[in-house]
Amino acid sequence: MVGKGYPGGMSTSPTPTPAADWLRLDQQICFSLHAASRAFGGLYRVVLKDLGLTYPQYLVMLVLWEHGDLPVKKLGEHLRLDSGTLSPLLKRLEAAGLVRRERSTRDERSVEVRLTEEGSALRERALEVPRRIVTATSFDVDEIRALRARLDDLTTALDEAAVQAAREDS
Amino acid sequence: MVGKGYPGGMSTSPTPTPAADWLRLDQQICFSLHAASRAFGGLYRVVLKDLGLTYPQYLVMLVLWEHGDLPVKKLGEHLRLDSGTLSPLLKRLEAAGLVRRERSTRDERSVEVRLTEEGSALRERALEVPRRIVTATSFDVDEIRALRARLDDLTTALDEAAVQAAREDS
DNA sequence: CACAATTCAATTGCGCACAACTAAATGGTG
DNA sequence: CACCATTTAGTTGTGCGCAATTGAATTGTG
Repeated sequence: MVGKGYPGGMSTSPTPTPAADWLRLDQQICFSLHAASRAFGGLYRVVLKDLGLTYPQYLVMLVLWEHGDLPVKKLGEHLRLDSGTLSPLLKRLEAAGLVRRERSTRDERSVEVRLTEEGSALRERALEVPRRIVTATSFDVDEIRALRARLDDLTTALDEAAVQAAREDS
Repeated sequence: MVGKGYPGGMSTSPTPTPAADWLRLDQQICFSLHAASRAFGGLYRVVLKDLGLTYPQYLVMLVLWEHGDLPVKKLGEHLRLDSGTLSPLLKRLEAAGLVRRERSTRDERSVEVRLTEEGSALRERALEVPRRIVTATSFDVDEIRALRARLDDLTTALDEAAVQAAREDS
């Protein structure tokens, strides 16, 4: 196929892609990703309204429901979030009565995040959420799985590249 | 293949997927998307540091470079952003000397965003950015194009579903 | 044991995303 | 023309994401 390397995909030109073409917005994968991420945010906002959760708060609850009580550090590793994001978020979850935060007695640097009764109970009501989301995507399970795998590959590559680029920067 | 509909993909069980399994974090497409989006953000942060732009600011500049001067409204349509996001962002771009904002004389509700000399000149330095990003993904152009198409499908479906869900909510 | 390096959570500051609202200009209809 | 709905930016408030810093607890090393 001629013009395989061309971003637009419709050209039959055998010439290499001009740098300017790469700048075209509609060819930017980043933009599509950004838009899809925000579209998810919009849908979750609607779906989670009943539960009184934001989307990132829901992700935190998912981790706690799956893994049980965890220190903030572990929670951050699961979610790739640091304390700058998690601390205020957890404070809001605590204010909502869904979790408690307790200094570990074994290691007083660490703070254990524990589900309350109410927080555990919320899981029942959340069981319907993933179904609603999956249905909304109009994708079947295999397609979702394939897309997810590609995205995870992407994330791995990008993380590595960011580290590399930062290293070169110094 | 047995267990085709099972989110984990490895089960040989012929039973339908329990709702609880859908909650498992690592099967949530949303999480992968969220992570990939932030990984992109991290890479762009490094790559754009030289240009003094954030990632959303870069997206705005891309639109202006491609389409020329635009009213805030049109800019928002291209980027799916509203004035609540764009107004302060554009103020920062103006403070950086990259754009000017001028009330339209034809329609005084509208504000035209115009590239300055400096803003237009920045394009030259930005030409290398997409290449660096694409290289970092470790994907070839066809893979990127395919992924982008899937993501755009997703965005379309999600947007529609969000509207639908909001409608049912009332 | 003493001291330096590390770990962990919290805080601060900045920018983005979005809902809700305000204010001004415009357009349409009686 | 007068009135009202609509359009367009801007503002306010809330929450997320991340860099940088702080402070306390722990660990490692001589």
